[in-house]
Amino acid sequence: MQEKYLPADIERAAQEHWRNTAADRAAEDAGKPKYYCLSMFPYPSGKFHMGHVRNYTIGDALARFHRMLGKNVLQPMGWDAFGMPAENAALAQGVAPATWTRENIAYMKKQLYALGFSIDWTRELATCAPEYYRWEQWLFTRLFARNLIYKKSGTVNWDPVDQTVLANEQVIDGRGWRSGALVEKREIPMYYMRITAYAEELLAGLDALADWPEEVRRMQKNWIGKSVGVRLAFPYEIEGKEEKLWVFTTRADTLMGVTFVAVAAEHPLALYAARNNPELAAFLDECRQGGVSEANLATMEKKGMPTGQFVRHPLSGERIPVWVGNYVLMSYGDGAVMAVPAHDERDFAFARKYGLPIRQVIAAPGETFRPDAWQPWYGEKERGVCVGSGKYDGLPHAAAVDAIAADLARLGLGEKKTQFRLRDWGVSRQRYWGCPIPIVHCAACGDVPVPDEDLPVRLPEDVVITGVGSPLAKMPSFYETTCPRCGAPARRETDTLDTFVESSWYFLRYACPDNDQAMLDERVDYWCENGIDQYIGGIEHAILHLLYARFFTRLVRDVGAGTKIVSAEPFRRLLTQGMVLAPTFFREETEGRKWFNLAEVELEKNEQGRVLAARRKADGLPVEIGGMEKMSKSKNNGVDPQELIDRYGADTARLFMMFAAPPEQSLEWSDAGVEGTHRFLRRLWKIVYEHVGNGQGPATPSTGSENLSEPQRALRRKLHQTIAKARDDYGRRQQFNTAIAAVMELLNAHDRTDLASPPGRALAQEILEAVVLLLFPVAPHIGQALYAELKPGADAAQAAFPQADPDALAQEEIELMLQIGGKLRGSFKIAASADKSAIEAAALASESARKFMSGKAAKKVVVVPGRLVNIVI
RNA sequence: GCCGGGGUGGCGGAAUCGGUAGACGCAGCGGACUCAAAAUCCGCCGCCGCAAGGCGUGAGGGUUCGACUCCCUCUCCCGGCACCA
Repeated sequence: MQEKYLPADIERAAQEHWRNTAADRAAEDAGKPKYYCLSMFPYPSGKFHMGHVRNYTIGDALARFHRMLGKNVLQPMGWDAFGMPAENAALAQGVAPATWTRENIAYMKKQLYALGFSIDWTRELATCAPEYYRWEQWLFTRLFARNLIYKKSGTVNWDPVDQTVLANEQVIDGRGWRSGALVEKREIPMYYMRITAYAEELLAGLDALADWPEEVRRMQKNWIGKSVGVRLAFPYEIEGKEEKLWVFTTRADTLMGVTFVAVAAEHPLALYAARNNPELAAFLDECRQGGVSEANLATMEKKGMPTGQFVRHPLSGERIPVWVGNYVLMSYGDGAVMAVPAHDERDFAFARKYGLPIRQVIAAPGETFRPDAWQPWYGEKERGVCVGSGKYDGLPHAAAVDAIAADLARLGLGEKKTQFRLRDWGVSRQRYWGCPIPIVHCAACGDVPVPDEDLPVRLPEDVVITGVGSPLAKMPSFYETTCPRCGAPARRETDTLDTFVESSWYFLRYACPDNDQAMLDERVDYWCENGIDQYIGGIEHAILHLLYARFFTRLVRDVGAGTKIVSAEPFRRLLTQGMVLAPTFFREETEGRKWFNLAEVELEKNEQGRVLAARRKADGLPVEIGGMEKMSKSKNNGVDPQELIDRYGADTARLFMMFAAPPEQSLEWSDAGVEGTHRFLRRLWKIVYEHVGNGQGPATPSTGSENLSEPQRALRRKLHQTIAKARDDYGRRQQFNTAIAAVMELLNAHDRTDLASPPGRALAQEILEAVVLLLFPVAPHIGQALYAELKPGADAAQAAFPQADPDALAQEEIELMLQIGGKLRGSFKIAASADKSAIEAAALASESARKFMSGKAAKKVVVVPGRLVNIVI
């Protein structure tokens, strides 16, 4: 056996062995329980970052652990290959997006090999391949035919200089990121997926997801946002014609307190009013400025202007002024809201600002309404009853809503309605590097879906990216076509699909990536029965991606795509991993902050090890210490995983990631922590070397505790406790850091125990074999090498996970803590079999009890078996 | 602004169902080995205190024999907010 731990050599050898034995290949096998272990596929941005390494290490540890439990494991990998960065790279470097993407995939694939992940590469897929997106287009046409996809107008960010639609991310302080022009809102036609038709089912399904984090279910529930309210109309006359202004409210009980209504700048009523009102027209223009994101709308200053138009209150007939509000968006609901300043905090602030009336219509017992200062009870549904509302006075919230809704219904001016916050999913993107929407626009036939035999609609790769306008809309060779229905000249749709569409079903396609006859087949039924067993990815996907994926399995179920899809819920168990953070360092310079990487900086510490200051190595001058932040290019605080692997090996990188923090929590990068992890692996290597070395070779492992000394028995008990804990930590708890800590403790105990005798050597053999296998899911390369040294000819990749021996766990005497009046005052030993009264007697008789009770009588004795005794005096 | 999560030694974290707060690791300090250094090994290591003991899980309050854990109020940090992926 090699004396030194040489990670580069053993990792190369282990990876070669796994490749030669096809250890990672997954085939359908009805005889074994399947375990489909899925990590969110990466966007091929160029290189992996630490977040990826963490994600895939968690996935690999789970995949390998469950394989050791005897399951038929599938761990696939692919590439979320469409998206904006490829177009940005094309702009910056002049590379074609397709070339750039393919080169990135080739490089990143090598990195995944180097980390030793047990991935079945025969199932690899990339979403930019026509073989993949063909089926997405196929599904699109089916959904279009069923009216689950439809066309309507949507609001986007428009850069008036670059003549381009901008992503929210590309709007910085209200300006286009490249042109610097003030961004405008613009209404354009888009295709929408009718996710709201599934809102009720998506909401109800959350209850069954017992193995999802509670917070993810809560976030999705709130996102779907079911509320029961009233949709009601304010009638008005326009050019002699009777019209209705519709709004939705969950507070119909406050209807008599409405003092104005606010409409979006694009609302027909606003546009009508602005025709002869230049001041209002200017305000409408102003409202069109700025981005469309909700965070933007919710935090910007609320502004408004009266339109000079009035509507009638649906019940009182009172004249109600119509205002335009910059915070009302045309594409949400009816593009109008009713305002009750007395009982809505935002309406209150708006009314105070513009001197609009505030009319109290709810009163709460013991409270006085003051129109000059908002108090939380004004907005509470539960506490009050109607006042100043005529016949509704005295009614509490629910009864008032019912009574008012009934009266509105009689007048034909409203009805109770269930409403969702969830909106239909706009999937059209005016970009090049995405899946073409399979629609042809014909002057005679309208929007015609591309027939199956003409699919895929291929994305041309010989494209020029200028950053101005949509590239496909400038390529006649792409958009000039004929109508599939009537044969007349027609224009192909030039928008592409949102890349979230590709990532909403890739996990199904892994089961049958080679099928060129159907989107899915019966292999999906095998791998996805009862859902994918484990899904792992960042918490940032808690809402959008995970909701869209849940939506898509239902679409596939309802459309039929070659599979039964036994489960509408795609992911049975979900692990949301935290981010990888690293320290930041910067200097304030005239052109803004300049950021320095951890590697460029030297830290100055005091005697306790606390960091006092930092200076840049290059010039020795001080730099400011920023906070721990998500690793990113902009803060220059990334650590390249490749350097880590080159320096310490993949096992150290993997073990550190898993040991430094539990998977859901954010992980703070530490060079010293990596060093410590590497030290542990070197120590493990040395212990095994010393055990099998000395010319003795491996021993036969012990199988019981009979011949062992008392310390050795205790050590063997610890071994089996550790095995039980590791199983529970990897399986039920998914807390790898504590499993690794327990193994470290076991090795510490091993070092402190005399194992020189033959039974001791047998125990050492038993411990080392177990330790190597317990760590194997996390550090498989060193495990592969050491297991073969401990058991010549054995293959760790084929081994079963160790099982705890109940006999070894048995204990005759245990120690209980003693509290007097809730304070820890000592401990005492007692037979493990002792009952409550025996424990109580022993506690009262103990020396600590005598000392601290100082003659006082026990008022009460609390006995917690196996834990402690508390004597209350 | 709204929704969700978090705050424990010098640092990362542990305490799994309300029952020994600080496991394990890092950093630091002391020592052994060495001509020396690296590596390795041994010991110490929450704060105050000579000690007995007291204090201590973001802040304040509450429930309980007992609270990092449950409840209320506040505060700071992080994720998401529908065109980043």
